[in-house]
Amino acid sequence: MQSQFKNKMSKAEKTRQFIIEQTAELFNKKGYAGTSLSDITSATGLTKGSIYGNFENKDEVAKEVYLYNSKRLQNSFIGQLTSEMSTREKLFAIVDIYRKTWEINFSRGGCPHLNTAVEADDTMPFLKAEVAKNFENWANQWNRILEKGKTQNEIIESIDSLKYAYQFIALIEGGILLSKTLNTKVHLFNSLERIEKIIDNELII
Amino acid sequence: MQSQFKNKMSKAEKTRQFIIEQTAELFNKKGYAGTSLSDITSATGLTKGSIYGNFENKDEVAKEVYLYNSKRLQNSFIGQLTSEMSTREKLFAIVDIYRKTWEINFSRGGCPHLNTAVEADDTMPFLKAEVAKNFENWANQWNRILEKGKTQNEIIESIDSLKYAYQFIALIEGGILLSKTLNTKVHLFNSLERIEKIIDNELII
DNA sequence: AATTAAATATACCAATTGGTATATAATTTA
DNA sequence: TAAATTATATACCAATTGGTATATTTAATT
Repeated sequence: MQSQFKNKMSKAEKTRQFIIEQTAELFNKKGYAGTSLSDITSATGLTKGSIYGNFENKDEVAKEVYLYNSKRLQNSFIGQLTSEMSTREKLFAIVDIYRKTWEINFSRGGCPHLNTAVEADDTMPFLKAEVAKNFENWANQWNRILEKGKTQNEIIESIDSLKYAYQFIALIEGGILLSKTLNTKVHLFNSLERIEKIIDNELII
Repeated sequence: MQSQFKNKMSKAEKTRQFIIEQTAELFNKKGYAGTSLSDITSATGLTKGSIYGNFENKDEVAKEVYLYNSKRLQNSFIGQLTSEMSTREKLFAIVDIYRKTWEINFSRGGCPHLNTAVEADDTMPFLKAEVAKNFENWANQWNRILEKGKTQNEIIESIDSLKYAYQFIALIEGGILLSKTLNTKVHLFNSLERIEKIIDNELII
């Protein structure tokens, strides 16, 4: 993400990207209400003029930062699933990504979906809508894998894929919440184990 | 909560309580960074002088509001469990409380533990510590019921009660998150169903 | 009822908030 | 390389922030 296509970018595009990258962790940790414009200027070394030359207002920065953060998460999945894998292998690979990325996600302030959803919920409808979209996409990704698994006779036909998808997401987000608050990865890992158990006991033929 | 012992309270104690009650929903919805002192004064009809006469600073209001909100949740459990109930009945009764209280909790801004944990995590250590305590207490409550169930030969001896407790909490908090963000109770209810399934399939003798 | 003590309101404070108009500097384009 | 364009910095703005000293009102005690 950081510097791909940077050569093709105009100065403004680069600066825009730079601002987003430099404030992404800040927003994820301190929240949108908690991150001030002076936080942004001191994190980037730029001035207000430059920020407002590249973004309409603070809300636009917030939105782009959230989109950037959620893209970052998505990117950690790229290349992890190959078409040769069985459905079970795919599902377990996904679960394992959360184990592998815990440390880095933890140090960057935790899951941006969780953080943004909670803060935006009653105060920033435009952001809430973005998170909602991402949760739905996320559920659809689980769903697609399961549905494909059905056609390949690897997943039990009668199960409600989407219902399982949302249970998995709930377990992951709840696990992240507990692990961040109680400062130990065991709760997230505990949730992930549960997901694996469900997969083996209820989904796989 | 609202007016018990109000007669025994001094004027200051009443005002303190009044401020907490009037701003509880506000803080839960807008967050601690998002709720300003003028929000507090206009919600209460009081002046800054009165607020600062009863609280040391905004942080103390925030902390007391969180304690009040979490007490409110606890209160919805009072009287729901009786000693005549079987362990299974107790567990199912708890799960059902989340169904029954969804509407009211939803309209008040969602779960204060979830909201506070997410915001306080990287910014307000004194609040984070309070939430951590509450999560642990919550897990211990599940744990106690399960452990007692073991002694009564209702729960399988070999299971790790606390591990199940944290899975249940993860499912509930994750479900609340999804339901709030996607504006439908089905996700929370979906998580609650999962908890019931786990109870019947893995815990009950 | 008068005095004392406690609670609340008023009026202020410096610092910070998000945001803008304009000047200056740096890139592109011709 | 000069002109046109774009990007960034400076200096400002009114409004709001959390907080305080002091005056005033209200309640408790004698």
